[in-house]
Amino acid sequence: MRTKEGNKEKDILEAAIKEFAVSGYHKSKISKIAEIAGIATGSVYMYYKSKEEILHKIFNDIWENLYNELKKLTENPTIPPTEKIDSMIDLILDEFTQNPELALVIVNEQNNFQNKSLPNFTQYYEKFLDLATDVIKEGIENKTFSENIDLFVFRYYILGATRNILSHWAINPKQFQLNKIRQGIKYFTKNGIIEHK
Amino acid sequence: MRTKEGNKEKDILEAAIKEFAVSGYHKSKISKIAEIAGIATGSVYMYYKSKEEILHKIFNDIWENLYNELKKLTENPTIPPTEKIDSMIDLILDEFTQNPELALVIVNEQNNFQNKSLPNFTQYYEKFLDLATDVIKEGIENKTFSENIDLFVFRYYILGATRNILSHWAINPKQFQLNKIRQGIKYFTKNGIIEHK
DNA sequence: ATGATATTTGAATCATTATTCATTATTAGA
DNA sequence: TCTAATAATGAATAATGATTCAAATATCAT
Repeated sequence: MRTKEGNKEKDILEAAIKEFAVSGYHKSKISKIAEIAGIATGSVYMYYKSKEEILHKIFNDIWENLYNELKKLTENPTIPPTEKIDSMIDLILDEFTQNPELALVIVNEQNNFQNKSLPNFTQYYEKFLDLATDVIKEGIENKTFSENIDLFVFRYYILGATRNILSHWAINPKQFQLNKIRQGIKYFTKNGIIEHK
Repeated sequence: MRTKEGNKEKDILEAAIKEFAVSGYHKSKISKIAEIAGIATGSVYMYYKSKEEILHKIFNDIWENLYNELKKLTENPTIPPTEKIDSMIDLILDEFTQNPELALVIVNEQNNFQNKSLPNFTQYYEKFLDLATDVIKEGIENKTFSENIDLFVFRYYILGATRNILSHWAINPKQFQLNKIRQGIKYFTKNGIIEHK
């Protein structure tokens, strides 16, 4: 009996991230992804049912991971909410910045699929947002955060902001200093633009 | 000599916005757009060179308009920067919320095209951001805004945030109160999440 | 009313690509 | 060494849909 050599499932996923980042999901060809992965076109279908399943796996992996990390963090009652928010931003930045191509895929493709595909296409993403929202609630009860915060706005504001910045950074990672971006996002999220004396 | 009846160029554009919003650019068919516009498939090509040109026109129109509006606003030296920021947010919200389908198209498709297409695919978008950045500079010199603000981060933070919120609102406009969103965005932008005493 | 000119039509073309599948290669166990 | 089972291949299939174009239609000027 022949056995699978290497880790083609992973090779395909990494090749797909590269190709999706450069060409966008719809313009990416399975044959090109196979070529990058160093296998035959047909072999892709040994590991994934369809092109869309590959994309789904990419989303799922990253948000499942981020959700689990955030869960560990938020469950710790000794960390104050402000610090949790900082750590949450670090989590996202660490995850994406170690792989700019992945950042591009998430930013460019996710919206299109979370609306139009299966309902659970981005279930971990939503769970991640639920946890983040809980942190804000905790901070409001705490009086650390302003009670003026609208939870719906918050939920999509910070992540939309962060993702958009990352997408511009990812196009040309060397052009911008990541640390300044990191500080900038944290500062903005906490203080906004106004000078508070 | 036969003359053009009605305003098919506009009909096509509006039909395309509807179809792109529902199906996404890549899954939208020219034949369906023509059907919505009430014309024959081939007639689309009397008015637009290609499917991509239609999308380009959608982006260009909206950002050209927003750029011109923002220009009027920012050129007025009597308005303080804080108020300019509020008005800028109003501009964007007004433009997008009177047409949720347009909001969806912009949010879902723009990223993919500003990276991969002709360099001037979104020239007015960039000019719009330049003006917004000038307002921040003015406010920093003014001491109204904090000098900790990183201009690159700002440039993409606020707009990314706003666009992301709008995209979620646009999926189901009736579910959320627009005014709360408006207030929420303004509050966040200026104050962040922390309670400033 | 007629011709000239431009618009409109929609079926046919043509290219593109995701997916399939018959074939070949490989290896574990007997 | 041989067999059975699965992995891997890549050319063929089949569907899709953007774009073209020859024919039909409408309007204006004369």
